[in-house]
Amino acid sequence: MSRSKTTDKNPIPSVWARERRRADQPALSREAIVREAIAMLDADGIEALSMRKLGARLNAGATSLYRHVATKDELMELAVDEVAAEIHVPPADSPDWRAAVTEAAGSFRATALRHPWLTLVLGQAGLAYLGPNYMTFSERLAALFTAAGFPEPSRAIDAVFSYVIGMSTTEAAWLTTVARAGETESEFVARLLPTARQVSAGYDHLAAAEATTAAQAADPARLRDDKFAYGLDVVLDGLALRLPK
Amino acid sequence: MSRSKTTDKNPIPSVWARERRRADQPALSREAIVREAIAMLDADGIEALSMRKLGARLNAGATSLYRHVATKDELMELAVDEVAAEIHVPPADSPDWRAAVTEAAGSFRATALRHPWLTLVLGQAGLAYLGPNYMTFSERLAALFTAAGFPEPSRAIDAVFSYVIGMSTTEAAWLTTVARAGETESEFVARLLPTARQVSAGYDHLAAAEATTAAQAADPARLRDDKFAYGLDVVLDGLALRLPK
DNA sequence: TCTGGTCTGCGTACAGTGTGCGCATCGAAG
DNA sequence: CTTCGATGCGCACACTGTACGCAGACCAGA
Repeated sequence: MSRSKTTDKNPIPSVWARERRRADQPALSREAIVREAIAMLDADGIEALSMRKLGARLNAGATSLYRHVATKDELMELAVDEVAAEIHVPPADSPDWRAAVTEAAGSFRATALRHPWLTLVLGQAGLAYLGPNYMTFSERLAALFTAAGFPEPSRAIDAVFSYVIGMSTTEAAWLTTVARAGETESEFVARLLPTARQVSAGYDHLAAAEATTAAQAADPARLRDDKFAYGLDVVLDGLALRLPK
Repeated sequence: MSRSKTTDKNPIPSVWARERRRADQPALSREAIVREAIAMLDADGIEALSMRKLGARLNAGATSLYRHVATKDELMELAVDEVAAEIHVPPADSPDWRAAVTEAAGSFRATALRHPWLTLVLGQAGLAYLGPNYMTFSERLAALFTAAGFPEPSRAIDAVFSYVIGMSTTEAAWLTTVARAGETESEFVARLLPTARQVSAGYDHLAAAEATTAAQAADPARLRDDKFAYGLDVVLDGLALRLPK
């Protein structure tokens, strides 16, 4: 009974009191919905996206979205495939396969960090997406590794990108935590450091490892870049051993 | 008004009609709550766990749980740390560091596949957990890699376990999808195969890769084991190059 | 010009969710 | 016996995804 929070609902419907349909707004479309959803996900994180809020941002009711998108999960799949287009994979005839793979891996990581919800959705739904952009991403990778001469390109791809996904997931989670605290990464690290030191006090090796890390904590982003590059080089070295000479 | 779905709510409260408190049930406790939560997560997946259902399984109301656990997120952290105890890391004085690391990696993967929600929560909250079991897991890893002679053990650990986490995340997501379909892995693969073939028809390299995979699709679990082992060997080979001789 | 039919948006409603609050009950301590 | 802190619980609130059916917009054909 007290639930009518909306504007005054005319008791007698009248044509004259009826508002004209907005003609200026370009109308709802799947593309616009996905685009706006990505914007909200980037800005406020994955749990801030609700169909009602998304509808409000498009001057629409929540349930109107369902004319263009079957379900929220489907919307997330569309969003994932949309950002998959941002990942750049060099062409198969690149002269230096290591440089090319490094480029592709870095591009994946950059995309995952620009859209920190990406890895979450991937972890939830797996890579059974089959969206067009994800398909061409995979196809290009396969072309690249085949041209590089790997006898089992899919195994090599899985090795490299499992590493890339694992590292990106961890980094994305970290960045999300930092962002939620509303601080820069350095500030957050500085504030976290005493606690971390205290907690790791009882553990010899952790304390040692943490001391060396803390020394370089002035530029955490740089540290992450280096860490990623180091691990990637490790994987690529291991793969190089499997290239037929 | 029509909301009283519960048992008959006596209009006149009477001492005689009041039920005695159950003395046989061992009462709520943080340990019991976490244990039951893990059981529900394992059985029905992450989105099937709600505080109300969890309470019901413990013969308790939903809000009773909040006497022992501050929030649902905190409960998930406790669950994660609980299963972290299942990961086995060989002692630092193991004679063969590769075998020891392979054992630790395999144990992590097995745990992640036994509890497919683990990687999801890790991806959401990052490794800033600092729970006791997770700490000793990290400590033992650090000890192992230090004893193996790595000059920068934490970088080596990050390289290996980014790979392990990435692969486990993907596998866990896949297994969750399979489980939700209510089929065995082989059945699911068989049913998926025509679609996959059709979708990858327009992509040369994907089609090629898929053909070789499909040939071995009789035993998908074995295939996953091999894939994991292959990538792990790649990473360990790369790391071995960095060991001082 | 009128008539249908299809497409799109929306208001309402339902069955859930996490959790804050205050009361009822308990075992133990004084 | 009284008092007190710990524990469980019913209720309520704000919120979620989405099924359903109605209303207006547009367009094809008569």
